[in-house]
Amino acid sequence: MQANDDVLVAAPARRPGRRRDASKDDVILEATRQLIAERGYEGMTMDAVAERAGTGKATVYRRWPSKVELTVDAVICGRQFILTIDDVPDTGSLRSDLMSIRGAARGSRNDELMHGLHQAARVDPQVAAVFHEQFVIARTALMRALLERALHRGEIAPGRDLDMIATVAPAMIAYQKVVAGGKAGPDYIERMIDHIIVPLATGSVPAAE
Amino acid sequence: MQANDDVLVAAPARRPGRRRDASKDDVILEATRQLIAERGYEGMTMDAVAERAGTGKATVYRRWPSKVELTVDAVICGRQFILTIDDVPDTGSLRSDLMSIRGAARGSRNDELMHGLHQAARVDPQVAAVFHEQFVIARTALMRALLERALHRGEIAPGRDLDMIATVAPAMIAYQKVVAGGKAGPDYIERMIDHIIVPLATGSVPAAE
Amino acid sequence: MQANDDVLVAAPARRPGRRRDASKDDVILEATRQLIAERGYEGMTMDAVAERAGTGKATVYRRWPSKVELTVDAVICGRQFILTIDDVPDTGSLRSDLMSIRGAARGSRNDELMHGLHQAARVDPQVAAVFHEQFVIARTALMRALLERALHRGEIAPGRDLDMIATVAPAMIAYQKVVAGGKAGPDYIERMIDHIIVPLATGSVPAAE
Amino acid sequence: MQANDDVLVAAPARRPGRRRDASKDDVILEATRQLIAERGYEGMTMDAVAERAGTGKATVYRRWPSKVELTVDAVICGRQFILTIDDVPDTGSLRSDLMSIRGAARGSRNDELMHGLHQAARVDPQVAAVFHEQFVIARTALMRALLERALHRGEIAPGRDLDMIATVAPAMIAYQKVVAGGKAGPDYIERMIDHIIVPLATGSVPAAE
DNA sequence: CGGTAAGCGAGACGGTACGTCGAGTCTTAAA
DNA sequence: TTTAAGACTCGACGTACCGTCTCGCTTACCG
Repeated sequence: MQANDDVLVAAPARRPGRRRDASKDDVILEATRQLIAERGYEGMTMDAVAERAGTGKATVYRRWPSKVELTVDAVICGRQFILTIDDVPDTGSLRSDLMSIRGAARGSRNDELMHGLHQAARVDPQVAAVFHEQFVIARTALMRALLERALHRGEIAPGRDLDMIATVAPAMIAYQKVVAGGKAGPDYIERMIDHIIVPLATGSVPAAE
Repeated sequence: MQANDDVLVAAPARRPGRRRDASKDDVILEATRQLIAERGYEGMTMDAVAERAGTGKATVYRRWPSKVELTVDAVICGRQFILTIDDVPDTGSLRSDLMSIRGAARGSRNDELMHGLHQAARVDPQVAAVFHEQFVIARTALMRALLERALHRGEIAPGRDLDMIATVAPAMIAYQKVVAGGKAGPDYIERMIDHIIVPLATGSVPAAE
Repeated sequence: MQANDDVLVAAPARRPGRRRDASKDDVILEATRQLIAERGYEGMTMDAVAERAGTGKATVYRRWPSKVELTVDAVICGRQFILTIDDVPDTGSLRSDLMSIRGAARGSRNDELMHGLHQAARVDPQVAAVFHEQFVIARTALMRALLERALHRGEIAPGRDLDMIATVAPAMIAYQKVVAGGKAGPDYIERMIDHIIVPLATGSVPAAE
Repeated sequence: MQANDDVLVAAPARRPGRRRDASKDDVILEATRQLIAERGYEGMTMDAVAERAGTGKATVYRRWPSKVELTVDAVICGRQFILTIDDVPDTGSLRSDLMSIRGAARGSRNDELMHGLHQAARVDPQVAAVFHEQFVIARTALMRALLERALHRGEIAPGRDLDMIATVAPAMIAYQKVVAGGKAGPDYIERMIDHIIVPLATGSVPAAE
């Protein structure tokens, strides 16, 4: 899916000819993101992408074979970060760990981008695989790791199905953003942490407010 | 959104000319559902709908003003049922109540239809409202009602945020179907009931298997 | 080659559906001729044709399958007339017959159109056939008929190869217009008549000037 | 028009660096001719020329500034010869002089090349000048010279317009090749000589066959 | 005899036209 | 007036080609 995937291990004799201007990739991807955010996936046209990027259409199509593939890379490469367990310092409790990453992966136009990618995933199964890898697996894996850290701290009640619990938060956030109206704000996430995730993991019940 | 909304109360003097063939509605809606299931929302073209339905395009557009609206009705009218609390007999426990509706709203092509509708919802806010009403509110409301019934039975532990819990199951199911790969089978749902929903509501932990 | 070729003898039960707006044909063809005259064949783009004709590109392509075919019809239908022997009154002598048609088939932009058609003929053999029919056969046939009329008058010297002579004038005019610089003016044609065609046919020699 | 025209008078101190590989010129020109013959002018692409010549496109463009200029040189340099009066031995009669050059400037693919050049001439006036010089002036001049030689022999009847007659043969041959279907074979040329050119010049009529 | 400027094959670049196709509207003759 | 059929406008998609530019290499002259 990556554009510059000619890594070709043990092929030091690089092909002749002018090399692709790697900086164009970023310019095109950024133009794509802007246009998706401004006009949505349908409204983002390849001509507009090329024009805003200051390139010809052929340059776009030389790097990405179709609109959906471009969208995929635009969204994936545009993610601020994919958090892993190493990015989240151990704050000493599951709740504060979760609160510390509460704001991750949000942004002004992220939801529209997310939908563009999701739409593309439906069209192309290869794209769907990337989508699944980046957004489903990665996020569930982070949750799972945080839960295991809490387990080692002794926070987790016995008998819990950690795999299942790890999917609850990604599911609820995606549901709010993708299925419901796109309002997974900090308050919602805090409420989810306090009333769903932490109780599920630890067996405790939040104090009445 | 309903097609035949020109009933014009107190207009007994019916208009001249040929009357609409009401049976066309169903034919067109079924053609729409088939095509969405076969080719996805993008691949479902209005020409193809008209051709498969054996009608002209004008007949389609006379009844639905756009592709998205047609998609909405195709999916909504195609649903087997929208369950309400009255449709679910009180089985005496939250778990068995939930298990009794485990198979609802599934079907061979339902996921693709769901996605078609979801896509349409992004394009048209009016459609989004219908979508939200039919798929978000309705399902959450059913969960909420089941939880309240369990509360009256005394199953619910104190201090629970029932509104939040009511959204967990719809969120996880939709996530599996729409975001992940579309595999919300009976086993998954049972596992979700036993390890997530019931523990959240009752504070209990499932017996080790 | 003609656009409206649905003459379909003995098919009185015409198909349903909107009929093609026959007036569009003329509008499109005229736009094509204008653009060829203004910008040449290469400069005449299908987008520009559609825009000037006030139609969509699909309407153009529904009627003509490609740029070359459109060019053919534009030029053929744009010809002022194809003269036949019946159009040329018998003036009593070959020379005055020829002089009476001296100005035929000329016009401000006719040469550029001619070239457009000629170019198209090279690309498509079917087009070449039409071209040959309209511009080679028709013109030679007229010359041949005029020569035979003169033969009946007794103007033609014995032993002449009338078929060969009939091609001389079309060849020389086309040569001047297509191969040389496009200057087959009235003076040139008169000179050709007096020093080439009439001498060839009658065996006479023009009076010294 | 010539490729190596950078002779830069009074610049004997030639530039440093590698010199152009003169052999490339011929390879490129031959590739051009082949492709024009195979696919026509439109179908002959610069990429294909470079590929078949085994060179890069830059090497082509370093030598010829555009497709039309390349075409010109390809056709001009590809001609077997441009005959002048010095190339045609005096055979003692106009007819035998003409018959001796009957086969000149023909060849398997010459017609397509001719059309390529002609097409290019329409696009670029500078090319048109070269075309006119090489194919119109040169050929008419040869005819004119042959006629004058016949005049000195006493073959030419008085009062003839030799300039006009000199254009008849080039016009008829070009017409056959470019406008009509490309069939100016030896038989046709002999017939033209016997029934058109010689009668026009000498006033005689061919013997009936 | 080594530096250097230019030529070389390969191919990416911006731009632009082509021909296809889909959405939604409009028109026809018949029912 | 509705129907089936299908032509209509608009505009995006993806391909191809032209003429330019850039890469890393190779050649041949010139100091």
